[in-house]
Amino acid sequence: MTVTLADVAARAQVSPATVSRVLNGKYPVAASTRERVLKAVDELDYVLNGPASALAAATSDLVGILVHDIADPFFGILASAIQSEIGGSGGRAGGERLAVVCNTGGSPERELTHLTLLQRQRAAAVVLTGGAVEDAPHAAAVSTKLRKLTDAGTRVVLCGRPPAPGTGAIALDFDNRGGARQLTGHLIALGHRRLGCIAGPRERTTTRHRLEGHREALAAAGLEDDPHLTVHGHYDRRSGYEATVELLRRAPDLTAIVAANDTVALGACAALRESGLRIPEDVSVAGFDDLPFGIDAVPPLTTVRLPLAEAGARAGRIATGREEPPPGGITTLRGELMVRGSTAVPRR
Amino acid sequence: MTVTLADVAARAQVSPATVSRVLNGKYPVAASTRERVLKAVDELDYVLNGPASALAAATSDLVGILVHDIADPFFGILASAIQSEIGGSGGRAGGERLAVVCNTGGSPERELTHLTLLQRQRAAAVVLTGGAVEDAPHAAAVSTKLRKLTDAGTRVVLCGRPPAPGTGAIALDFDNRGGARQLTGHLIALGHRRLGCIAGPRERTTTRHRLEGHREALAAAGLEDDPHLTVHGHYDRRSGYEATVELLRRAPDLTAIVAANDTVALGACAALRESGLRIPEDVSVAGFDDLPFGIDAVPPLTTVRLPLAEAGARAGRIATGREEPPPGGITTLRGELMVRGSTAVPRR
DNA sequence: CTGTTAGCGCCTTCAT
DNA sequence: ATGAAGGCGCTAACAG
Repeated sequence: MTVTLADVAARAQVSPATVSRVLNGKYPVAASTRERVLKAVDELDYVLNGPASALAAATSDLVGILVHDIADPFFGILASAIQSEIGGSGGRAGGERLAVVCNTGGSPERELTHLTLLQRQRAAAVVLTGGAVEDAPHAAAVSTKLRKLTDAGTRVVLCGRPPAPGTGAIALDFDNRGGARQLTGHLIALGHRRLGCIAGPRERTTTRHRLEGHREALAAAGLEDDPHLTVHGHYDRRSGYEATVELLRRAPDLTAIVAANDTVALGACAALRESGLRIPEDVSVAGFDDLPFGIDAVPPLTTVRLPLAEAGARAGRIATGREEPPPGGITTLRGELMVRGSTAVPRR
Repeated sequence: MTVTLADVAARAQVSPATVSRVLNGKYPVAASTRERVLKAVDELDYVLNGPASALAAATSDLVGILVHDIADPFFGILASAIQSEIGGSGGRAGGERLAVVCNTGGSPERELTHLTLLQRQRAAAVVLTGGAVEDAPHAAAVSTKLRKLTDAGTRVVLCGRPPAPGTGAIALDFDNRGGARQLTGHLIALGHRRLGCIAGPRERTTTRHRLEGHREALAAAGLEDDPHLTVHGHYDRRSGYEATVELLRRAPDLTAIVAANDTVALGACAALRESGLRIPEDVSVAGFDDLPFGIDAVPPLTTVRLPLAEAGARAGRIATGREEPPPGGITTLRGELMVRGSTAVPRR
């Protein structure tokens, strides 16, 4: 009942192999034959059987994208950019590749599970986004899995995540440390001396790097790094709100807050406003990432712009073999300080 | 070199069939045998070949999700919710299903292309999100394709999109008309008489329904529907900005603006602010959807909350056969008016 | 440029 | 509860 390649071949009066060749391009076929085949395909309303091709060719047109949560614009923008570059020509069967998006919630277990699932699908490539967990056993497990994937011919790209040495994975990392240093440096230059810091979850690379940058800037200015001024939380609005309440309790004299990211910064703004504090007159606030909504905050959010779309696009191209990996398989993308209305000279 | 089912079978001293049965659950296998097989799987580090299973079983573990753009939180939230419900048990091989997210940009051509690609993958289900285009030929083409998919056993769910009669697709639609009516009604109740309306792209169902609701509210209040007060645009911030500039030019006396969605509303707010107008004192602004950032606008955005997460979760469950479709295969999810600071009584 | 021939790795009746 | 055997639909050498 279901139309197969053989049916098309019969109707076009050619061999199945020829039909296959026509459908997959990439092979010399006489124009007249091709037309006949295409006509038969059309008339029969034939649709190639993906699993069968994948089995025979030992590779699929699937590209896995691991994200913490696709509902988060940070990952949405990355995923969108990756996708925009994996379609089009270059592969088999019209070269259309499909993106398999996996929400991992940042959990290494789920990351591993999804990598296995993608391995099972014989994915052509896998892009891992977002910071990694800094737990040795987990990191090792992920590395082992990545190694297996690359060994099996799957291209693995780390996008916005530190390199995984020995895995054969290409890494496009963000310069979180440098960005954070610039940002805190900016606040210090404005005259701030008591800076609250809302950091992300402890065990993540992103958190550590941003925190290190922050501390480097403090150190460079000869400022003490008061541990009471740093609070850890998640990368969400609520964390920003709660951490700010806590920071204000601990240090009512702070004049600025650097948040783990833009979302957290919005939560911080909300808490400040509720405490009757004005932004930036009483307290300056800065975010990180430069997500689209930051510009519509009032005042607009000072932040560090990460080249998300660029990174995603590049990851997509590398994953599909349309762009050469960077030399050494590792490259770092810088952020750009975006000074806007939410930061200003401190009060008094 | 690559380990296969047969290798596992040999090592566990059972037949390939038994290994298959163990791996796919859903079949009586002696506990001792199962354990032996699982042990062999582990020792051999065996990973099932997805394409091969899919070919043999004539169905895959892939679920397609069509979105306009995954970078848009509206779709990100839907996709995230869908995904959260398609994993877990219920299917073959651990029941893990993977989400294939396709950006269509709302273009019917790309929608069709991606549906074909998913058909090629023998996707277990497809969820289409976002409003549909109201172009007869395109609508017919999409319907035909959906029919083919359902005929082939693929579950098709429309999420936030009107029913497609005769296709066998389940529809979970949002009550855009009712939501818009409430929203405009709210503004009229506040005393507004000159309401600007920034509508979405002309040829979309979502746009039409929201516009109809708006007009119904106007009519119910005996207000004239001045065509100059409606401007069409896209569902993005820039459209909101530009449309507002245009509306202010056409009708400097307007006291309220209802936007196509929250993103558009933010663009409108920006334009108003740049024109020196205060929100809501001079002009009230309302959005639609209730995306997370709306609450952080200053003042927070009055809007209509759509049950995105609920709709997505339900779509995911229906797509994976874990929930019964609604009677008649069609249901409408209501929105809820969220009155916040961006709307107030008109000036004077 | 096109046809022929073997599988790719698994599932699934049908027996036992 | 388990084994045996055939085939799912396509691609990839080889020939020619």
